[in-house]
Amino acid sequence: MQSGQPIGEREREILTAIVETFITTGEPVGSRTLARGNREGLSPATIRNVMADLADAGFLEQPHTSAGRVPSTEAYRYYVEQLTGKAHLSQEDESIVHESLHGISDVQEFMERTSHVLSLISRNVGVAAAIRGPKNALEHVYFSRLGDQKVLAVVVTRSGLVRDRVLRLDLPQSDLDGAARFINDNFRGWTMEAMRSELARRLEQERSEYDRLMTSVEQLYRQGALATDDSAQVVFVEGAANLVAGEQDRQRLQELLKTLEEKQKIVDLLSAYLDAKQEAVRVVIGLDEALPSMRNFVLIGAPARVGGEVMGSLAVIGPTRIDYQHTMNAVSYIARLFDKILNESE
Amino acid sequence: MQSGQPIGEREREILTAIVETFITTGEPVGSRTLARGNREGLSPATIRNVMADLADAGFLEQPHTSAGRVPSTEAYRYYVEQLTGKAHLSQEDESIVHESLHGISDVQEFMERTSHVLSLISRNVGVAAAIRGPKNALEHVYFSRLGDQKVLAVVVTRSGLVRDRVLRLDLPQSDLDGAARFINDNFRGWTMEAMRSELARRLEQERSEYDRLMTSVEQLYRQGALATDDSAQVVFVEGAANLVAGEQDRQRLQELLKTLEEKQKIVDLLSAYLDAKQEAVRVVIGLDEALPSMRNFVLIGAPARVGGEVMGSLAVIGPTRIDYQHTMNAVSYIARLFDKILNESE
DNA sequence: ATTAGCATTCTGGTACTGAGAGTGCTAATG
DNA sequence: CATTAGCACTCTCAGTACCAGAATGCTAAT
Repeated sequence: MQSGQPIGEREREILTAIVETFITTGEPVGSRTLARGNREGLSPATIRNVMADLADAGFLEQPHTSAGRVPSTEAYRYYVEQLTGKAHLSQEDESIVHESLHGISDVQEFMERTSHVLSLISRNVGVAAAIRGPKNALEHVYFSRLGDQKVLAVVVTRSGLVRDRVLRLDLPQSDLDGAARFINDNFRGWTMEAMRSELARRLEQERSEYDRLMTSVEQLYRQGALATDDSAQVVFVEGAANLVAGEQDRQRLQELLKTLEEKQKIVDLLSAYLDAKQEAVRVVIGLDEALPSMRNFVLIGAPARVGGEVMGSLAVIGPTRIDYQHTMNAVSYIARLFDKILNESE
Repeated sequence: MQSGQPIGEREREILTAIVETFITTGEPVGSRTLARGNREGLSPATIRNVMADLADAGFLEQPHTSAGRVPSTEAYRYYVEQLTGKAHLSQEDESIVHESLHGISDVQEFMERTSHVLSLISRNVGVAAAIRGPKNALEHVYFSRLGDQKVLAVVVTRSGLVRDRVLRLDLPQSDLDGAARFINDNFRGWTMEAMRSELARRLEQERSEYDRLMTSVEQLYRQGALATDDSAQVVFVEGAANLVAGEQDRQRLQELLKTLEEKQKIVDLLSAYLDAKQEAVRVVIGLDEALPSMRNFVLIGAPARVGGEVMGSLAVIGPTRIDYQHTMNAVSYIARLFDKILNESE
């Protein structure tokens, strides 16, 4: 067999067994060990043959000549694909989740707790991000003069996300109030994106007939009061400490932790792999394409929705040797819970 | 000499030399190495005698019989105490700091960047926290109806810190506006603490003559719209990855990282050791009294002031084997900068 | 008060060994 | 013809022994 369809029934079963035992033991798995836990009672020799085939097809790798086999990236992909996986979360995990998340009403807090819960029950890195992008719907804005030349700008989106900025700007409170009223009256419910471009258009068009109001609005606009820089995404990453046990190479461990501290990279990762269209949990194997330091790491994530609208993403990041089924269950469970909790009171 | 005053001039010099070479090399330092870099040309034997004395006095420890000596906690304390230390930050470091912090106008952003900068130039863990406690002066509050039963409450303090909460509450916007106006008119400039107790008093007293206004105020109050739970302190911790290189024991490394993720503990640490009264940089050696996982770690921190008022704390957390002078310079430099930057535009 | 000298102690790296696990191949088997 | 037993071979890993190197503490000399 030469890297074509490898999928005989027997091959499938053996590959699955290899992946699973490797996940639990962490050691290269040999034909012997495999033969023991095999219900059809195949001999090690037979298994060796199959393993040789699987290796040819690119599913297995050998650390060195006389060691057992280790699943390749492809093997994990295949394994995850054929995971039927309607299993439920354990009673214990469920209660952990509920304990941590009960009584939460806003997105930000949910995300914060969720990253923690995910890291707890997956024993890996939990990630939760709230989108604060141009697609969010504006609920309202609010400006307040702070000190001599400073203005506080608060933008609230329909989803309950709050973004506040301090701008250097010298306008009296009355002008600020006027500007806020203008924006709220005209643009409540618009997406940030649409609001910005329409505002820009009007400012351009009505330039000739500028009045005091429009001048304040323009100043606020120029100072970025309404910007939607998603560099300021709200993202929580927790459980980095869990990686210490799993990664032997200190050099790599350090790079890994450093990467996890760079929130922007994590946001990019999420937005690269979790798109709005996907329905359920997605497993991305081989993160090194995006982040070199993440070789041998996977992302198990799902979009966080309320109603149909995507409000953010939940994910677990861990080594390829992760408990896929369990983690997928956890992520999907919390994603559903997100919808439920934030829906019930809207 | 038996653990009394150890401070002969020679002892002092040798102890300092030991601490310094241990800090740079990380290895137990022996009499020979010390004799080499010694300007008075003392012989190893002499030094050995002195070292024996210092060991008796509790300043040095011996990993095992025939190894060099390692400074004890006491030794570090002594070393730091006699650090004259008016040295300046290197040109390079200064420019890193300015590049990262220029153009910042609010406390929160300053803290966020500062923790990063501190971790960069100290190559350890940078910590920055903004106090959001009962002593903060209220600038104003602001309530806004969100969804069906939800209210967004925004509290802005004079220092520009913003705290937003989503409450479950069903009041029309007009009532919310009334309540906000009432609070702003009556309590602007009060400390949160004073405001809360006065408000509680009035609510109690005027219970009989409750009107619509006071009812809304009371509801908001009860729902915690004005709470000052400092559990919600703003604290940024960065550079945990830097610890990987320094800590050999994986078990300990993991505990360490876990501790750093528990923001509450970090806040406690800061508030336990950095008090408002202190003027300059403080070095705390022996964090294990507060946090067992922090054995052999030190805190080098300073309060962050604007004018006279304390707005938060800056600190570096690192192993006892840290470059004290350099780190102290960095912390103190940034603390002064904090005052300067946030003062200039108020 | 210092220092030279010396026996002694302990660590850390290198080299070697044997046990154990696994492989691939060939030949036997049902 | 698919499966398996047998076997020679390979590679790792843990244990042991060993030696060089670095420090020490003490005694005696300066």
